[in-house]
Amino acid sequence: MKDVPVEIQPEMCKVTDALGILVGKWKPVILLHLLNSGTQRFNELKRSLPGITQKMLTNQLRELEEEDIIERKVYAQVPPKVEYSVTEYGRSLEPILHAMHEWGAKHTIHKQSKKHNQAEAK
Amino acid sequence: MKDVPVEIQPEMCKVTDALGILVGKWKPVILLHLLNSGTQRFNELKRSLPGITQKMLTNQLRELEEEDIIERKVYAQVPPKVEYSVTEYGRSLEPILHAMHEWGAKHTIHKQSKKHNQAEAK
DNA sequence: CGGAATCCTTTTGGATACTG
DNA sequence: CAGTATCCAAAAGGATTCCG
Repeated sequence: MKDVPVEIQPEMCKVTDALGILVGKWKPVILLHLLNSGTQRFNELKRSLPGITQKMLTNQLRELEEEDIIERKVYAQVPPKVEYSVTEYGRSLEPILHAMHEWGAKHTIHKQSKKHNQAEAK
Repeated sequence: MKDVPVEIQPEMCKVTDALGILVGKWKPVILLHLLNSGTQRFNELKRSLPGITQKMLTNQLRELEEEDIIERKVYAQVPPKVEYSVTEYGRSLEPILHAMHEWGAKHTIHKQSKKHNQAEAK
């Protein structure tokens, strides 16, 4: 049995793969929102995400769609109607999102206590 | 009881917080490597990560250090000796890394079957 | 040995205006 | 309504040189 090679690269890293899909200023937020609101139209999303521009919303949605994480359903109507929802495959990201959320909640505390200590030391 | 506000921003998102720490081309790879190799010197790390430049290695290490994820220990010697290791706090990221790795492994399959289907459809 | 400094290219993100 | 298209600023990443 051979040893695992010690030479590592980002391209071979499974963690990096997963990470790449979630990276983007609004992607986690969009995903979380879709996960607990179910299907949403473009402008519904936009209203729920104050501060996002159309361009960014479109952009992030497209990237998530390319990765098969969300589904885009276009209705042939005037005016147009487009619905977005998380695919079943997309739901497989939930454990990751959950782990991150858990960690993030504790992290907030950690950061606060660090700042507190630094303030004391000053 | 008031409803949870539907207005969301990246800055309020715990998931985004966690994500921010792991983001960086080499951060996950460095972290994983340190996690199962224990303490490593700068050049040991560099050798284990072919393709990385000193600048990037320094850069990513500094950012992880700032977040208190890794520890940097400098020995007052000539020639210099600097050791890096994961802090206990850093180890709290393991569930996230694990979830990502698990997902990444399956994702590879998913991508392959997608490409396969596309090749067929051509 | 373990960097810092500089310069450059690429990638992201933002503002704004226009359109089927 | 749900987008494009442009242009621009900021951030990330890369190559190279120099240093205590």
